[in-house]
Amino acid sequence: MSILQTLKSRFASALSSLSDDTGPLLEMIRSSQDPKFGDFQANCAMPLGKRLGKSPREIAAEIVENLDVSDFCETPEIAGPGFINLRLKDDWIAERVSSIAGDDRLGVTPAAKPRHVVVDFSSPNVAKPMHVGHLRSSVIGDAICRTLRFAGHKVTSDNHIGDWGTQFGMIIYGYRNFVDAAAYSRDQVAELARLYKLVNQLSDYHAAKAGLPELRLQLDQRQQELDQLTSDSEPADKKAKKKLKAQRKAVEETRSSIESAEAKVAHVDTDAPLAAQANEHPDIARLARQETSKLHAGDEQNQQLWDEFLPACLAALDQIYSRLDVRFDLALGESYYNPMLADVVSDLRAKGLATDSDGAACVFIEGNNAPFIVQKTDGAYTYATTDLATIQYRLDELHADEIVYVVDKRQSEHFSLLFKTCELWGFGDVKCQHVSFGTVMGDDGKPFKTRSGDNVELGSLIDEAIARARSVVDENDDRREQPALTPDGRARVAQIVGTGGIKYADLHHNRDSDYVFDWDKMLATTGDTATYMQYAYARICGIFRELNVDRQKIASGKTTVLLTCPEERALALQLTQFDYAVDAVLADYRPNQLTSWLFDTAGKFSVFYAHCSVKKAESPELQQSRLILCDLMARALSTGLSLLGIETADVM
RNA sequence: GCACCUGUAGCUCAACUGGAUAGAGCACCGGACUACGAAUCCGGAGGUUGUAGGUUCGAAUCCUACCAGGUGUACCA
Repeated sequence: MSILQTLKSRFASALSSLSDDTGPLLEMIRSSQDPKFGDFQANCAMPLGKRLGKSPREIAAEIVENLDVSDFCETPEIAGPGFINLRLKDDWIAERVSSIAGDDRLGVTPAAKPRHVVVDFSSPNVAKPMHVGHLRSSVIGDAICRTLRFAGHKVTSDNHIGDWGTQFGMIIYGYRNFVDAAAYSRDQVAELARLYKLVNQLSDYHAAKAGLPELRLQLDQRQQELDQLTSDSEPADKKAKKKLKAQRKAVEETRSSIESAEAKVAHVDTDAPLAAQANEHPDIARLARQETSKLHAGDEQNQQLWDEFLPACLAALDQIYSRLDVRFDLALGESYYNPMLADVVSDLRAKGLATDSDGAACVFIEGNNAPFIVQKTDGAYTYATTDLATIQYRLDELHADEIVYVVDKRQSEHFSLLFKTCELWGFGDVKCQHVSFGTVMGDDGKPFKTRSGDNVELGSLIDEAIARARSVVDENDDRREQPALTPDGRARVAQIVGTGGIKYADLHHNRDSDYVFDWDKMLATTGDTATYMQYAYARICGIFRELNVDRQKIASGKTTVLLTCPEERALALQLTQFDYAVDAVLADYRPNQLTSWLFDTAGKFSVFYAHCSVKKAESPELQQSRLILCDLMARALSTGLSLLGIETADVM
């Protein structure tokens, strides 16, 4: 039983005479924020005071009177308004950490009721290079999978690849009209990506050009309305003020839409060959969409092209995943569900959930203005339809207990509609959760792009991370009297530090936050970074090398830990709480709970390292004890980091 | 217009979902290597948690209003 569970059960009996409903009160037992208040604190006396009409301190005294924790705690102290502070006995911590030192699961007991969780993440579109948004989904999703598995759950990681959407029509159209045969045979994926981008650009060009007159008209109109508002003397009441502000904003918005449309048009117009292509393909957007519907309708030629394009696109994705060490159990793309879509819609219609509106089949959910469109006017299905079919499949075929979607938070409305539709549809017994994450921003506060406005490709991002890591590795190793690494070793460390840095930078933020992408921060080797922990790990390995001790023997032998100073005690106590960190991650799928535990732990180790020499320990017993702590620490780091998909190296 | 989200140190972010004096890391200033690895450690400075009210023993967290910003909003995924 964990420390917290033990405490809770003791408090449950101490509280039973004071309250009928002890559950919420027991939730108020937690580890202390400040070590000077002890190791754990119970805050339940305060709310009880109100309820029982006594002073909270009196209640606290009664609780302490009833409480029997003397076997593992010092005498409880009552502080402030009625906090009960608990300090664990040193020998009890020593015993606890000794037992964890002999446990390869580091004190984490496997889930009592394992669930089958399908984790849906990454979900890139083929032929569109992956970017930092996919990085977040991939890294967070992978960490969730690893942590769930470690906790004893069954996990199916599924990459819901976008291989059936509108972009495929664009590629097909591009291939038919603009393919560069030499480039295509040289690098198929790169050429397809170029074609996608080209068709997209030309479509945008025509759309922007066509929309400009309307936009300019709108601007004039809005400007006039604004002038009218401002001429009506000073805005008298708040409402008028608000209206004025909204109007100003509307004018600004229209103006920036015009600017962006003009930029798109100018970009093509100033590029003669591009402009010529644009002129030759005035109806490109519609024709590209037509290719998509032909594909969906079973057109043989388009299907052939699809079959030809897909393998290379998937291989390109796999290459990235292998560099990131992200694995999927399934990669059923959207195309996989195509045969099921018609049935989904007809079933929804039969159940009266889907109705026609403006020619599209829609599910209307009470309280939401936007409909959930399951079939478009032209008969094509949408990603809503696919998502429904996917849930059905995961329930009927995979027998999932829970489905987790690691997707950008901007899609929260879609998922809210999806889950509600599902419930009405009769698939309410699976727990669906949208694990949302924020946007990666550039230093201008806008979504992270390259200077030319393109998404930053994931492959080049990884390259850059490893290259930067390499220069740090070189610099450090060159500074030594005798380099500790071979060139191959350096490359290996650079790979571990570089990719670890990228992942950690993402994971240590609260996933819901938008965060600013910054190379220097991402690959900083100081502070709250993967490197800090990887370095701590390498230092421990250094101790074992220095003393010529086999770590295997330490872990498998008799593990008796002595706590002789505050630094040892703090580290030992921290190491007994790995299970909380794992629980905290899984409670709401927040990997940053684990990163902060790891950082705290590594920090406590660094203090221990500075104060408590293993090599010069006062006695052989103490040296043995410290070796045990070091080994446990190393395993905590490597295990904890591995749950985040981050590797460690013995030498760096 | 409607809906949702955010506002915390100069910067980037935490805060165990209502607990004690709001914490880290960068950056800044000052210390510690004849070394179990300085990719480290120790110390300093830095805050009216957007503003104003309210709820209560107790508020960054809950409620109300305002201010500032973001996102989504019918056939892209």
